[in-house]
Amino acid sequence: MSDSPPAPAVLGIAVPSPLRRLFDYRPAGAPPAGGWQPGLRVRVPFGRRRVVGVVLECREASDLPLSRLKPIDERLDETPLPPDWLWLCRFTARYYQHAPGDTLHQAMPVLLRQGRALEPRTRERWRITPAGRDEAPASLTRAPRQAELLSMLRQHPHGLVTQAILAQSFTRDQLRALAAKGLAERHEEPRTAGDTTSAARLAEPALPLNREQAAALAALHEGLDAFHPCLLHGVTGSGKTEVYLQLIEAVVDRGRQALVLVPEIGLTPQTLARFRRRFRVPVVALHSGLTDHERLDAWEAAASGRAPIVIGTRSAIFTPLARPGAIIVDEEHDGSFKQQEGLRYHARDLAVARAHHHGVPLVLGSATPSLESLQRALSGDYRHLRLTQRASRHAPARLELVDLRGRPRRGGLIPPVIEAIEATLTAGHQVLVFINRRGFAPTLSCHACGWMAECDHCDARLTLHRQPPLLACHHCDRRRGLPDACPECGSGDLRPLGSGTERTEETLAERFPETPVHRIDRDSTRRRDALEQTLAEVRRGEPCLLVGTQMLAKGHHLPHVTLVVVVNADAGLYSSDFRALEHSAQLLEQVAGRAGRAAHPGRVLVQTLHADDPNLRLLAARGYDALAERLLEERRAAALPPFRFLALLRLEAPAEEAVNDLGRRAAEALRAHLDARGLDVDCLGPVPAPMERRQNRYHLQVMLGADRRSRLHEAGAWLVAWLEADPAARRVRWSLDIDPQTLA
DNA sequence: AGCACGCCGACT
DNA sequence: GTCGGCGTGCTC
Repeated sequence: MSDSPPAPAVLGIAVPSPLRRLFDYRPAGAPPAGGWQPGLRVRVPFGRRRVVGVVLECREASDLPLSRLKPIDERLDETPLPPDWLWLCRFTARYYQHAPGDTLHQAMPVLLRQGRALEPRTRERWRITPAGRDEAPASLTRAPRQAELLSMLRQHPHGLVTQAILAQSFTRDQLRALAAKGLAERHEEPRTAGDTTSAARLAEPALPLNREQAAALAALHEGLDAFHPCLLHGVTGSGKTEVYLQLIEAVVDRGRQALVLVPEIGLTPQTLARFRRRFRVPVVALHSGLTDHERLDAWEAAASGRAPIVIGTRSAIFTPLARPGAIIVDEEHDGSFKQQEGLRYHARDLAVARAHHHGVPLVLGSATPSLESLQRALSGDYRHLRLTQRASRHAPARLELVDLRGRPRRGGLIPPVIEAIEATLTAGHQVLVFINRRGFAPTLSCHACGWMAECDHCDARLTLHRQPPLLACHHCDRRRGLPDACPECGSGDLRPLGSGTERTEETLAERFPETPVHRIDRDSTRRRDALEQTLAEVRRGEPCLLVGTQMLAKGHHLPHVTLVVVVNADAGLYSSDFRALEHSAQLLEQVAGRAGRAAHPGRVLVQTLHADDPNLRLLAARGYDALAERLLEERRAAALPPFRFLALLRLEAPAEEAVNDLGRRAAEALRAHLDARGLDVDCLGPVPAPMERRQNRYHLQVMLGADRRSRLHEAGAWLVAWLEADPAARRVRWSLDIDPQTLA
């Protein structure tokens, strides 16, 4: 027994609370063998309740007199939570100016938050003992079930998992009885046995690489032992995934772990199946369907190093790794990597920080990289690895702009487009119609007086739905029945205005009665596997029409689609959000990537009211990369990201005056502080948020901008401290969004 | 955020 | 007479 180090006088503990500080406690009870250290969980009294906190500091003194400190109730861990995880949480809390306790809490599996022990999870098995094997004891004549259980165990000399035994309607009591008689025994085996030493790790051979893929892989191999950020910039169908798979193979071969982040809708059964087919080692997938126990298992397997490959969505960035070897972010431009409430972190940016901290390669993959990542690749901060060849050898489909002006529309489509659809169906192919609005029509309008259906709780139009018939607000959960007459003028002449997925579906079904029409949007795919079922049907290849929203734009392979129609490309063209055009262009390029993946080249018809728009024309003529370079020049000229750093203070409350007053005072106070300190930070606002009233709450924002991240950080920290100290701020919900992705 | 305390209205 | 509305104050 070695002496443990003397206990510190004070433990600085992060407790689950939005308060941006630690709370000091006195250690109590036996210290762990390794002494008190950051990362140990404790149960502490906090206010009138008991919470699970994490030790972050071990000190000899506190700002409070020691007599005022409460002792901890209980120490929950013998060894600290993983150091890499702790580092990431502390980095995240600092970078996003978020409360440390809340950050740690969110980054932990639910069971750990509740105080559950973190131990290697095992699987309980029962097997027969030599005594049980040799004789059929007379003592069991009065216990027929035990005798049956014994004979079952006899047939399985290596033992059976408890679950399997219980499934045969035996009970734990019967097992315990056999054990007490020395006829059976219990043993444990690890649940996920990752064999990371075997050389034969591939279950399926790697695919041959083309020259570009091989060059990209070679470049990645050069930097396996250092932080080595790369943008894998490859057109749809150029085989990025194969490059990931072969990089992972190299990482696993070296006994290290790979962490793969994918967008929310990217973790499909097919993607997962592809990873699992390729490798013989376990692939741990973190998806929304896991139980709390499974999540803890996965966490433990990753933290212990037994899981060589971990794949998951945004929150998977917080998975601890014992032997990190590489981090991969697929579709790095995807918006779902940014959490849009509470702790507003960006998993891609945390992936960069984490890879840097570990000194491991980082791969950001995309056909349409974010301007942030593209700029870093162009400037040489990231290695720019390009894949330009499609496996199908077809040139990617070109966008053809279709001028909507002065043309009659049916279900949002003009006659020449409908003719193109007809021709494609006649040729035996499939058509995808992409429309960014759910419902039947964006609103209901009175033809007599011009009234439009609006939400009582938001500054938004109500969307007209047909199945079931109602008016719904897409910003809150409000629904209303259809009015018989105009509430303003009493006219009965109410008409749908514009088209959504339902109306386009209806129009196409009328026009092409022989052809199946599948609608794919949030309403039609509410049932769990409805999307997969429809897509399986579509993949059979019979001519059909697909009408859908964004859901259809990403990831799914639709090899028989040779015509893609974009009903309206104008949403992002003249938006107040400076990123809207970038996101629109990414979406259009992704949609275009759906066309002509099989034997036939594809067409993409893009309907627009702004066929002369220079940005749209550039995208159509020369593709995303060309437009992205122009947008980067515009961003540079306008001093916007990635050439400037932004933070957005969002304020929101039911009382308009409270929001306005706090916003004004906060901005004034900040400006005074910036002036006094001579800080080179801009403060704009307060201005109403794009949709001022949402769910009957008023939204206001103040924008901070700086050329240097450290300055922005300093200003943000000061502002947060000011708000925390202001009594009126408690009646307003506020948050500071560092690197906001959208200004809405 | 929780969770208490505290002081004013319509109900068993 | 009490249940309960949410203002305000605190959490080592």
